[in-house]
This record gives sequence, structure tokens and C-alpha cells, in this order.
Amino acid sequence: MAETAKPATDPPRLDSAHRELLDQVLDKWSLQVLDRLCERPSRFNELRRAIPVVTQKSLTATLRRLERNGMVDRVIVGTRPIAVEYRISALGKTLQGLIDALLHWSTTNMPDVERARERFDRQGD
Amino acid sequence: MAETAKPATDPPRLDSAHRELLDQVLDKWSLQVLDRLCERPSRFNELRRAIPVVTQKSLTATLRRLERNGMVDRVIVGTRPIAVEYRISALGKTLQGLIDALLHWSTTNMPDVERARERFDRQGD
DNA sequence: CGGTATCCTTCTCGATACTG
DNA sequence: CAGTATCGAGAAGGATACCG
Repeated sequence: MAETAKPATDPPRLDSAHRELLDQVLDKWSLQVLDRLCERPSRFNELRRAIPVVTQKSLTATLRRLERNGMVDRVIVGTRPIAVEYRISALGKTLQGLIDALLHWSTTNMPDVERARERFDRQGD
Repeated sequence: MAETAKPATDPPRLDSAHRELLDQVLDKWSLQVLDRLCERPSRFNELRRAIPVVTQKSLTATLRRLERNGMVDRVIVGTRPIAVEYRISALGKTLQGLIDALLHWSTTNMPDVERARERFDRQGD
């Protein structure tokens, strides 16, 4: 068979489209928003209070990004004063297991990570 | 019973220490570096070529961060000219399943995400 | 080969003020 | 209530040059 296969450096499995998507969905605020919305639908200011120290601006940007990627639905539930509810979408739900796994990994391995950090910092001081 | 339990907004599962760790390990370059190193140990310039368009500076920073968190080992395998090999650590290996899962999720759901984006962009134009 | 050091631009993010 | 608009500080990130 003719060889197309001889990549001394083989192609990355994570191409730019995948990277971009994961970046938009796994970033610092998104993880927390999605985690929260998996538990229950929430209003804007509810989310704001539930997620310590997020600013309006960052929360708005995060929600818009998640909405654009189909992870959350923005539902207007009342007018005057306007009321908006954010809900996890079916597509967003598919991330729930992964988020739980990440949280679990982080919890399990945090002690080892902390030891590694101390060792590293002691070496290089 | 006395009620400590009445959090109208309940506490976030993802506290700042976890967020910080996940941020340091799931960022754009780290994912690619870890994915690559799970396949095989690599030299610095090998990684650079394998990961399209990463700069020296960013790759160095990423590797230092991963090393500090105990995810990769930096092994000097030769001197003059100096040769360094980066290897996934035992701790880093524990992330492999998660990275595979993320990659799989991304691949599976990319079409739906793209449809969602198109719909969103069409509404708001 | 595997980095550091420096400069400089770009983007992020918080603070603040205002609106339908 | 749920945002938008604007500004400015600081961090991230690229380009380039140099070093052990």
C-alpha cells in the first residue's frame, strides 16, 4: 500500500475548532454557570449571587456565549420589570457528566497537586 | 432541629481552589500538550512542531505550569547541546480519560453546536 | 537545543454609570 | 430586573534578540 502515513510529528487530535469550542465552554465562569444551571433554572441575579464575585459584565458575556453555543436557553418569563430565566438546554445537559467528572478529578487529586506545587516551589526559590 | 440548612442560593460546588486548578490544566495549550504527552514523551521542539502555532514563550510557560502542578516531568537527557524530554507523570495520567472524554464530547456535539451558532447569529444580525 | 529577556500590542476584566 | 456603554488598569501573548 502506498504510504501516506509517515508523520514524524503526527497530526494533533485537538484541532482549532475543537479547541475553540472547549475554550468557550470550559472557561472559569462557564463551568460554574453550567454546573449551577444543571441543578436548576436560575434568574440572572440569582446566578450572580450564587457565583461569588462574578461581575455583571462577565456573567452577561458568559451567558451570551453559552447561549450562542446552544448550551443554555434564555427564557423571558415576565415583563415589567423584565424577568429572564436561564435554563440548561438538552445540548448543555450532555456536558453534565463531564463537569461532574472534572469536579471529581479536581477534588481527588488536589492533595497531590498541592504537594507537587510545594516541591516545585522549594526547588526553584 | 435548628436550621443551618436554608440556602436560598446554595453554595457553589466549584470553589476557587478547584477553579484555579482546572484553569491551569484545561487551558488552550495545556490540553494539547497533555494529549500529546499521553501518547509519547516529547522534546521541546518536537512539541512546538506538533502543536500548530504555539510560540516558544507560551509553550515554555505552559510546560512550567504543568510541571509545577505535577502533571509532567521535565527530564534532562543530554547535555551539549542540552536535550530535555517532557513526560506525562503518574498524576498527569489521571487526566487522560477526561481529556479523551472532552475530545469525544466535542467531536460528537460539534454539529449541534454549529447549528446553534448559526441560529443565534441569524436572529441577532 | 532549549530556553530568557525585552518590548509592545491586544485582549480581558473590573468599576462605574446609565436604561427599558 | 436585567441588562448596555464606557473607561482604564493589568495580564496575556506575539515578535525579536540573545545565551549556556
